[in-house]
Amino acid sequence: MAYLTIGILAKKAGVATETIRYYERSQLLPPAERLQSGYRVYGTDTVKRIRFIKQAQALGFTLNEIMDLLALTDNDDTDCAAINAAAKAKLTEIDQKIKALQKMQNGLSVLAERCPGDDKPLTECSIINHLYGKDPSDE
Amino acid sequence: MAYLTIGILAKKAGVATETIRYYERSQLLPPAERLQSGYRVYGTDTVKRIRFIKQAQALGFTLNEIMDLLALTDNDDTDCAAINAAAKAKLTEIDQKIKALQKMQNGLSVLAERCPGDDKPLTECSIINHLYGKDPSDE
DNA sequence: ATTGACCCTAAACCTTACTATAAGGTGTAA
DNA sequence: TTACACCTTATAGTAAGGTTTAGGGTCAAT
Repeated sequence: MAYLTIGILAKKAGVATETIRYYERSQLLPPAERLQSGYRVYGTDTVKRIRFIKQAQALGFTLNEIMDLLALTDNDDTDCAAINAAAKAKLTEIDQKIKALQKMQNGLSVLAERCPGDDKPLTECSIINHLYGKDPSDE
Repeated sequence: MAYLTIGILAKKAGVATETIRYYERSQLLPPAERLQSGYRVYGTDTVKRIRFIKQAQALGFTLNEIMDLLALTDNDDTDCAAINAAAKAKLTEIDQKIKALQKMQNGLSVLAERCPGDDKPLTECSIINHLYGKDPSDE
């Protein structure tokens, strides 16, 4: 197996060197082997591990969740069930985020449609009037 | 106009007192008038201003953006155009976020569907195999 | 031997929107 | 006057995922 310095590894994996050190501090990567100089050395398997992290991030997992996923994949007894459960939980979460954003989208586009026109004063602007809207609990 | 202490204002506006002080520090609210004791006092218009902030947040605006919106509404020369532009920019942004989440959703649900079954080993799990996937630039 | 690219550490800093803490002063009702 | 709730300030902490800085050591080539 070829050995890599942190800079080479960073290039292969598509991240910054400080990110790799950060991942080590955060326990996403095991403590690297060291040369006598103190330089970190890595095997090519570390490229895969970093890509795992990046792919999982792209799917919406946080680093903490990725740590759990990595712990699962490091465990020989793990089967698909645990991974599937994590995927489903994340799908639910993504769905909720999308719904929240769609509510905002709806609210804002309704207001924008009602806005009377570009050169009208703000007192007639539906957006501003909504933002300054009254609270029902206000007697 | 009735005068309010920070605690009463907080209740009327539905936020915590520290939040109001924080908004003052952050220039979302002007420096409050003070009693001889140093206590802050507010007019009821401040309730409206805080509600403006909260409504705008609910529509997805950040506090920085809200500061800009407030500056616009504080300016007598502002017309609907500026507000509409802000609304459109925010709609675009929300749209992009939704699309990003939908990509994640898609990616993850495709993988989950392909997962062979709960008690299969991880070596057959499509999710894990995807996360460990190779990079094309890896020769 | 020196240059320049690379590596090391610890610690601080970044963004967002607050929340919490410590240590103390004020206002009011019984 | 003694509670007690309320107010003040400055400072630090939170989550998340890094990035930057300061101050220094190493490696390879010339």
